[in-house]
Parts: sequence; structure tokens; C-alpha cells
Amino acid sequence: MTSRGPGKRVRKAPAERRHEIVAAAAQVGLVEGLECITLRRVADELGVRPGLVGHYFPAADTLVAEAFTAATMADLDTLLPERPDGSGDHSRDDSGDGSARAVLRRFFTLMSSTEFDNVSRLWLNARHLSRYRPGLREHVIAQELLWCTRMERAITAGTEAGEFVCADPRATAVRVLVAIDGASAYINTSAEQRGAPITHLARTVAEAELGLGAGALEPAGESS
Amino acid sequence: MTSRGPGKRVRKAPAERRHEIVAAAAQVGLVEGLECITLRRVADELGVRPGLVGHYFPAADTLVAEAFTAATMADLDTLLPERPDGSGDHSRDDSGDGSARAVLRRFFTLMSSTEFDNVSRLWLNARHLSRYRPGLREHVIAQELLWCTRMERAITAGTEAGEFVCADPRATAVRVLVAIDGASAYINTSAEQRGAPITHLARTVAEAELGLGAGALEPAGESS
DNA sequence: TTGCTTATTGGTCGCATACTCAATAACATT
DNA sequence: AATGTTATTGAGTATGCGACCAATAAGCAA
Repeated sequence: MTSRGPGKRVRKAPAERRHEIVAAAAQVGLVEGLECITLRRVADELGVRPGLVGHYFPAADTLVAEAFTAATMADLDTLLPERPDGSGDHSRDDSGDGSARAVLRRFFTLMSSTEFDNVSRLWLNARHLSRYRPGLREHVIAQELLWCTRMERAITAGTEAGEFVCADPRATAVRVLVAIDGASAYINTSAEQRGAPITHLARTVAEAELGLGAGALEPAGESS
Repeated sequence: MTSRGPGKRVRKAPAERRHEIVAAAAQVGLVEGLECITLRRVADELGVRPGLVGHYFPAADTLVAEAFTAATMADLDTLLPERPDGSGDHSRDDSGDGSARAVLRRFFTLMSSTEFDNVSRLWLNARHLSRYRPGLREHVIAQELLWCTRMERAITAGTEAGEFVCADPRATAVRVLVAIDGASAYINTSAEQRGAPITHLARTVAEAELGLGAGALEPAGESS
């Protein structure tokens, strides 16, 4: 990426450099795994000496934790955008098809595409690594809460709009996410044969808990 | 555990020593994590020099893989015994209840008890570590298949006995296990607050898929 | 008892990690 | 243009890992 001759220095504002380091670490963690976020690895990525990374993050654990948060925050915004993208007048739009259902359908479709396998790997990675790194654990817990809240809000929106029937959106959100985590647990082992019942379990759970017909959240988009 | 003065040698038959090493490694992996299965750590456990462990396992990956299999095999036999343990009077205990349901109830009860948290941790650990260690990955896949088959057999038994109603025992087994893996994903992070809906998701899924009433597989034993 | 096989030891080597710290040079301010 | 701040380097320490190998001694067989 960035290659400079030895000895050449590029001096940046601390805030910018720090952000740059976290971003590089997040990329490494997402693609290669969180245990590959090492001072040297991140430094190489930026064309910088390892000592510099160590200067900004005296404890490596902190860097791993922040990198995880940065990565998952970006992923969440892609999978479950806070506001349906480019919708100034959504209250009028969803009168026909219902945007809440579209949001969930989009979520399940993206999540089961191979493009987001790295996200599944990252979560699996982080949940295990949290066993040893308390700094990371805190960030993982915070992200779990954030994802759950975001999902709950999507469900609540659909319920209030009359699209879903759900007595306890919070509990449903939890269960749907648990089902997703169960499916993504197999990402490194039986990923190929997970095809049939595994991938669709989360979607099935969601449809059942939201009072929707089977297949209502399927990618195809054809509703009943 | 085993402490000998330095220099004192205890010479054992290769097969016995090897088995001993795997057992010690399995214990370390179960309690402290698979990445703690190191030549030195296992050697310490046995009161033996590290070189010896390296002699029996020229590639450390092999030891980790075998240790995982040893640990999960033992756990599976405890959770889902091939034949109901001490089956002298269980048919009387569950009087009229049917033993297949008792087997599953026992499984869910044990699995959600804190005593088996280490088992959940081990699976989470192994599934992530499989990303980097191909030897381990093969063993994990084999164990996934074994657990699934064992669960499928329990379901099939109940179906044939008329206790359950299930069209596709295999698919149901898969889904139940996925739900369990989803719940155990939180073992290192939100373990304390997983109380409410997380733990019981797997049981709920099982009850629904087997045509049982809600709570039919609950620990208490009181159905309907 | 003597001898032989080999399980076991003790040490070394190379590599990778996090972390520390004095010296240096880039940039902003004067 | 001179100066001061500080971001950045380079080198060093300490720890841990797997892997390798000659020397040793334990236990069996003759």
C-alpha cells in the first residue's frame, strides 16, 4: 500500500494518525483475524515503523478492541442502516410494500451472502478472543448491545406500522441474533454444507416471531 | 499434579504415555483454552520435559486436534449417552413420559447448567481456531457430524416411539444444534444476561419442531 | 549379571511477539 | 531564518513459542 524509502518520515497530526492506525488494524482484523493485529503487521500496512504504533497504543489490547469496534460499526451501518438509505418520505413510501419488511429482507439477504463471511468470522473471532482480552470483551459487549438495539428498533418500527405482529420486540431481536450467531459459528468448518437448514434458520425464526408467512423475508422479494 | 525431583525419569509404554499426553492436553484445552495447549504447558502438567511431548507430537497442531476430539467425545457421552445411563429404572421414573423425551430434557438441562460452560467455550474456541489450524478443523468437522448424528438418532427414536412428530429428524437436529451454538457464542461476553431468551431458544426450537407443547422439555419436568 | 533398545532428558536454535526509550527530523511558530 | 515542539525512528530488552538433536538412563531380555 504505502511504500517509502527507509528513513523518510511523514509526520501527521496525532488524531489523523491514530484514526489511520485503527482503520488499518480493522482491515487486518476483518480479513486475517484479530490475532494478526500486531504492532508490526499494522505498521507494515501503513509503511511505518512498529514503534510508532506502539506509541499510539501502549497496550496492544486497546488497539484490537478499537479495531473490532470500528469494523463492526461499519458493517452494522451497511447491514441495518439507521435510516433507510435515501428516503426522505418513508412514511408515505411504505404504505404499499412496507419498508420495515424490506429492511429485514435486505438484512437477511446480505448476511447470508458470501461477501459478509468475513463479518461472521470477525464476530466468532472476537467472541472467543474476549476470553483472554478484557479490553476487547468490553467492546464486544457494547457492540452486541448496539446490534441488538438496532434490530429491536427495526422490529418495533414494523410492528407500529402494522407490518409485524410482535409482543416483545426486544426478545425477538435477541433470538434472531442468536440464530444468526449459531449459523455463523460454522463459518470456518462446515461452511459449504451449511446451505440447507442452517442459513435459513434465522430468517425462519424471524418470520415465525413476527407473524409473517413462511418465505416473507426471502431474498426473492415476492410476498404473499 | 505430578511432581518429581529433577533428573528422575519415569519410563512408560509409548501407547500409555501418548494417551496420557492427550488426556492432559484435553484438560488444559477445556479449562484454559486450546491455545494454551503448548508443549511446555502439557509437559508441566505431567511433570515431564517439553521435548518428550514434542517427541510424541512432532507437529503441535496434531496434539491440539486430538485433545479437542478427546474432550468433546467425553462431553458428548455425558450429555447424550448412546444408551441411557444406568437404565435400570429410568423407564419407571419418567413413568408414562417416554424415555426419548427424558433424554432430550436431560440434554437441555445439562447443557444450560453452568457446569458445562467449559464445553461451550471449547466449541467456540475450536471453531475459531479452525480458521488457522487445518488439522484441528478436520477434527471439529468430524465432531460436528458426530454430535449431529447422535442428536438425530435421539430424535428419530422419539419419533418412532410416537413421542415426537418430526418429518425430517436430520434437519431438526441441525437446527437445534445451531440454536445451541448461537446461545453458547455469548459464553465469554454477555454470559450473565443471557438468562432470559437466549438459553431457552434451543429448547423452544426443539419443542416446536418436535410437535411438543411449550415447556415439554423444561428441566422441572412438569409438562403441559 | 550383562547388554541392548529406546523412552526421556537437557540444551540450543530461530522466530515472533509486546514493550521501553534515547535520538532524530519534520513541521509550525516566531 | 532561527527555534521549539513532538511525531517518528532505531535499537534494545524480555518472553514465549515450535522444532531439533546428542547424550543419558530405564527397563527388558539374554
